[in-house]
Amino acid sequence: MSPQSHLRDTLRGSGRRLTGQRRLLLELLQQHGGHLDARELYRLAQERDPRLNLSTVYRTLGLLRDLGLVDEQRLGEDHHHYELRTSAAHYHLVCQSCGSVVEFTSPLVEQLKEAVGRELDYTITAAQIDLLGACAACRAAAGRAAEETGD
Amino acid sequence: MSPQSHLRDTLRGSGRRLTGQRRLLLELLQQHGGHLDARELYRLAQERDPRLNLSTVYRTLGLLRDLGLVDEQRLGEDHHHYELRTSAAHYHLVCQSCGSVVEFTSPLVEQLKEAVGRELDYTITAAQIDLLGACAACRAAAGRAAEETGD
DNA sequence: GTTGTTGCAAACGTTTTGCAACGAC
DNA sequence: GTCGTTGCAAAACGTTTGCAACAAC
Repeated sequence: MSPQSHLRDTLRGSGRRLTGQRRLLLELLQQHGGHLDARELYRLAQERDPRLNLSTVYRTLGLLRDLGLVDEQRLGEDHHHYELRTSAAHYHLVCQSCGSVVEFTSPLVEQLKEAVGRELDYTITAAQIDLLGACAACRAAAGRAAEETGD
Repeated sequence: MSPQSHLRDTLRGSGRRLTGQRRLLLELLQQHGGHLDARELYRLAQERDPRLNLSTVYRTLGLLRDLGLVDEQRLGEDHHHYELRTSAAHYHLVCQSCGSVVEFTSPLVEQLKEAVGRELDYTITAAQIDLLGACAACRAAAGRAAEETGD
C-alpha cells in the first residue's frame, strides 16, 4: 500500500479530508527521502504552492505522525526532523562535524532491548538511538587541516 | 575529586569566578541526583536564594556542561534535562506512562558502537540511547483499569 | 579597580493556537 | 450546506542575549 493511498483511506475512515496541501506535503516527504525539518519542508512546498502556510506544515506533520505515516526525531538538535516511516525500524548515525545523517540497523539493538527490559522489568516498545561521531570524510579533512597549521 | 572542588579549580584556571549562585546550583544538582530540568532547578534554587534568576540557571547549566561536569539530555521531551556527570557512561529507560526514568548500562552498547562504526567507517564518540516503554507498576495499573471497564 | 557575573527585560527560534474565510464532502 | 481545514496573526514554549548594576578577585 502506497503512503498516498494509506493517507486517503485513513483520513476517510476518521471523517477527515484529503486536501491538496496534505497530498503535496506527503509527496515531498516521499520524494526527498528523509530527515527533513519543518522549515525545509515548508520551503520546498512553497515552490509549488506559494500560499501554503508554515502552520499547515506543522499541523500536517503532526497528523501524519499520529497516523503512523511519519516518524518524528530529534537528531541531537533543537528542532524536529521528519521522515516517512519505513517498514524497518532503524537508528541514526550523525556526523558532528558536517551534520550528515546515516541510517543503520543492527541485531544488537533487539538484543539490547530484550536484555534491558528483562533486567529492569520494563516492557520496551521503542528505542531512540543516535550515535555521534566523525565520518570518514571529516576525519580526513581534520587530518589535512592539522597538517597545514601545526603538525 | 568532588564536583565542588573540580568546579573551583576549573574556574580559577580559566579566569572565571566562583560565585554563590554557581556553588548553589551545583550543590542542588548533587543533592537531587539526576534528571532535573532548568525550571525545576530554578524552583529549588529560589527556595534558598529568591533573587536568583532563570537566565543564571541556563547560563550556569551551559557552563557546567562545557566544563564537563554536567550532562545535558533530551529524554524524548521538548526540553532538556541535566544531571551530574558520573564516571560511567549510561543510558535511559523512560516509562511513557508515568515519566519515570531509570538508568542502565549494558556491554551491548559498546558492541553496537564498535560494530556500526566499523561497518560505516565512522569514529563514534558518543551514543544517546533512550528506551521507551512501560514500567512494571504502570503495566499493573493498566491491567487493573482494563478489568474495571471492559471485559 | 578591573573584569567576569548577575538580574532584568527583551529577543530568539520552534511550535501551537484562536479565529474567520475557505473548500472537501 | 456542513463541518473539517486553511491562512494569518498572535501566543506559547524553552532558551539566549544586551546591558547596566554588581561582586569576586
